[in-house]
Amino acid sequence: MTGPRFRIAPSPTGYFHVGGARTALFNWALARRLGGTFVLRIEDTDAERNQPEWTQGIIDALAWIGISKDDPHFEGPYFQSELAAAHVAAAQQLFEGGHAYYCDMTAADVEARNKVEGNQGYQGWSRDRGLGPGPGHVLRFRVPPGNTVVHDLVRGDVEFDNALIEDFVLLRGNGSPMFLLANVVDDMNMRISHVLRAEEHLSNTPKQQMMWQALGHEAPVWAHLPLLVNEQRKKISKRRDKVALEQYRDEGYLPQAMVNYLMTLGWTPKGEEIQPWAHIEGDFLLEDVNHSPAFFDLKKLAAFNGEYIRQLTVEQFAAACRPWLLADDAPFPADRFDEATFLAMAPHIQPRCVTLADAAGVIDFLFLADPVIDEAAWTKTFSSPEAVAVLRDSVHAYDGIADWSADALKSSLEVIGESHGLKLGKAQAPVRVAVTGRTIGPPLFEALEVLGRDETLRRMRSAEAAVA
RNA sequence: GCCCCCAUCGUCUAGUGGCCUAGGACACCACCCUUUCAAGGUGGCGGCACGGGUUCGAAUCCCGUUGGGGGUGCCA
Repeated sequence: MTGPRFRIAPSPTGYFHVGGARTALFNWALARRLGGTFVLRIEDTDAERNQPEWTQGIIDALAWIGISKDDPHFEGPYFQSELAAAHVAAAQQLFEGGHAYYCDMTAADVEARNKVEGNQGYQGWSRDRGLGPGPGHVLRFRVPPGNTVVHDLVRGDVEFDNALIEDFVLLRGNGSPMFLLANVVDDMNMRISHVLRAEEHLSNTPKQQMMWQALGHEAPVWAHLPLLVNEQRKKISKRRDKVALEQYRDEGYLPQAMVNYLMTLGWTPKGEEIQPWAHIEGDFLLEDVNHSPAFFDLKKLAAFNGEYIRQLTVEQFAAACRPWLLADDAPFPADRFDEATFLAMAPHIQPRCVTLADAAGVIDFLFLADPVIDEAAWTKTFSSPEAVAVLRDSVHAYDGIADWSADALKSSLEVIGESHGLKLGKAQAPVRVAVTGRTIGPPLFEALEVLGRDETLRRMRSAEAAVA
């Protein structure tokens, strides 16, 4: 695959961050449209943290949002910890070229010296001491005089004064490479042409750009994406916020909804917000990306998800709900679940779901031996004598009804309601509570039809006995 | 402290000097529809942070202020 090369470099932390997912999506849209490559690099210089299951988790999360490792545009995964030799070699090259120097001061030494001299940061103390490598010696980059201009595709040119950038560490005292170096070397060796990442990296970009130049290469195209923030306007983090993509997947969010929503954070498709991926991929332009941080709004995500759920065919919807319907923590035992019954009710529950996980709670009464009674609803509903009378009359009427269909059941109850001066909206309440246990739920008569005569009457009689 | 970024309804955004008495979406409110709850329909509320310029004309350009965020590690 020729063309531009993009990359994402998640760290193996055990979950995939939604912010990382958005960055991945932006990279993916461009890589595919431009006929380029999307490189996945698991980034951690510490091999111990590259747990195989975490890597698989990242690959699964990417696949969920449509970034498949089987796609010809996909390359990787690579493991940064396996590339350490190249990092050290690059550091050596930098040292030999005079772009880096060794220093024997520890962090504590620097701090102590700063205290005495009233300075801040590393002051380039070992720049001209001519030290060589040795135990405890760190390799520092020799920041050249002048300015560094970062050409950023979303923000334009950003200028930094090199004098304000301290000689940063490339190799630790134990000889291991630092992240900033490893990152540059890997991007270079993997011939990455475009680096799209979150804005938090912008401040460190001049350091990386100087390394690219010192190593004799032209820096890649940079593009820093607006941060994703919480209601406090701080960047979303695992500690405070729900950031694991896997969690949204497990809670019944549709990947199409998540993808579409994520893409609208910092960018808007032409026309309507709700757009299929093909359209997004064809339209996405870095130049159109916003500059300001975006609030990750669960409510809007929920709205997108509801919208995408409604777009599903009934069969797709039913199939998509299955895992939650048959889960161990479903509100009814899996062996009582019946596919045909669910399918019959599916059109009615589909517009009532914000997530796929919601479905089980809407139709639980169909698959439970006895409905779960909402005490407050029960008490309130049967506190009225008319309600009790309606229940009694409808038991009688339903017992003898010839045609057990939603329409017939409805007409019958309408007549009973009128005889007690009640409109259908009020008259259906006692039957609903008796059969489903709640005052709210899917359309009642359709549910009764599906539940069947015997079970419906059994529940109604049981309720009648209880309120008598 | 220093450096960098950002600033349009509560939120995500459209807007690139006249089409803006600022458009859409989510949320919220009201009404309609209705078998409860949803969904759907209609309508409403609500914003260019502030102060200076530039210009015939500024949400749009410039400067400053204020506010918010990020970075500044022998973390990634």
